Amino acid sequence: MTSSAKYDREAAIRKATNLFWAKGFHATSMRNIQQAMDMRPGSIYASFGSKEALFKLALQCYLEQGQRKLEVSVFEAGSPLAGLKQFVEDAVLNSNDLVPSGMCMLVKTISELTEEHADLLAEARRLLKKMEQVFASVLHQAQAAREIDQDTDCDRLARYLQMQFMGLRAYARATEDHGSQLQDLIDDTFAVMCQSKECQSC
Amino acid sequence: MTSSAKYDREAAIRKATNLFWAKGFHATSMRNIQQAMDMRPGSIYASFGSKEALFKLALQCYLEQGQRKLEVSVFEAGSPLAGLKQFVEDAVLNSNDLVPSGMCMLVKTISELTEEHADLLAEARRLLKKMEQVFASVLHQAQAAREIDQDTDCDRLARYLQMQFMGLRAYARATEDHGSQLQDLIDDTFAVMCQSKECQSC
DNA sequence: TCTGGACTTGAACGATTGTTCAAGCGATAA
DNA sequence: TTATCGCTTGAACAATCGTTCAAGTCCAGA
Repeated sequence: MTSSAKYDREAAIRKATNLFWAKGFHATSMRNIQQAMDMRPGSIYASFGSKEALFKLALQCYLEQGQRKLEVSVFEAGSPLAGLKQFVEDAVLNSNDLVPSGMCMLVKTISELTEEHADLLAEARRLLKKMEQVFASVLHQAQAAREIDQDTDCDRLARYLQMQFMGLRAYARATEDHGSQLQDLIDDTFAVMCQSKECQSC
Repeated sequence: MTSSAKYDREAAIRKATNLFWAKGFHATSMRNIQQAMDMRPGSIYASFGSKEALFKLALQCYLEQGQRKLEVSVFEAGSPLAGLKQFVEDAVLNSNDLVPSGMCMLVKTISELTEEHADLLAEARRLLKKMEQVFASVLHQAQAAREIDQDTDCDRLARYLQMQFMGLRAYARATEDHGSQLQDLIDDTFAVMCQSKECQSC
């Protein structure tokens, strides 16, 4: 059956994604993946080609997950900006518990890999830019809903949010203490965003 | 001779530091290090014990370099805040040229390593906290010099700066484009800092 | 029941990993 | 000159890496 096979394939990719996310590219061995997927090397290489190709699929799978999560947050919150903040809070605050790594898999990737794996590096960069565009789109929604100032440059604000988001998740991993400090930092970030017009001129 | 031997040892550690910084822990093999240090495995293991122990020394070496660089920047700028900004700009803007990695070696480390190398992870976290304290100390200087508001919480501001700094360097690596966007982000960061009292209440 | 083709299996490959250690080296003291 | 000591050397180790492939398994169609 093609459809169930495809389902299995995507389930397998998800397993690989979680492993790669948790351990990174180099520290994840194909044997780890074989175990997680419950597949033998021959099948994996027949299906995916190589470790690099599988990792690239994992990156794409990761982005899709993130995109979907953001969509759900915006929908459930009923407000673009509130949904965005909820999304950030989920990613930053529940970092070391539910989620494989706490850190963003794309940032982990551009942090770990060198030009030796130029295509994977480029793919991670491409997906990060794509996520930034998704942020920009949500911010435009927020602007349409009059949640942020009308003459705010949403693309620039998305860039700012992306940078901030990277910093927040890295900082969360750096300080095991998950007290109120992180929440403060998030609040500061979004406070600046709400009044981004004034802050751009300061 | 003890003194020149010690010098050689520190030079060797610096070589290792740059390699680890550029390639990360896992992707740097002991043979890479042997070549960079121009030492044979026996000598390296006699001097440093293990790859992990050498990496820990590299982390400490990295922090000392950074601390010294910040001191120099503050001294040369003549102003704590201007020196701090210069330090950040140097780290973020000249990222992919002069410097092994562009990214912060400590952030790379907490991003790459798992609990499998718990001691190295803990050491990187410890050193990051130490750097944050150095930031706080410079901010206190800035406060004494009336460069920032008197009732600003410098420890909280240092935390904010640390998080921002992480985000900036990660973002710099994510976008190969080194145009004015990064400079804008840095300007925004320091603009918020100057008026941190107002922004904390917003 | 037999055949053909797609998929799975796991042993095995050569390369590389971190690390060890017997042997060799060069300078100092007797 | 000879004995001794600390340091260096590089071949070699077992383990693991990513990957391959001949052989086996399974089921659809004749």
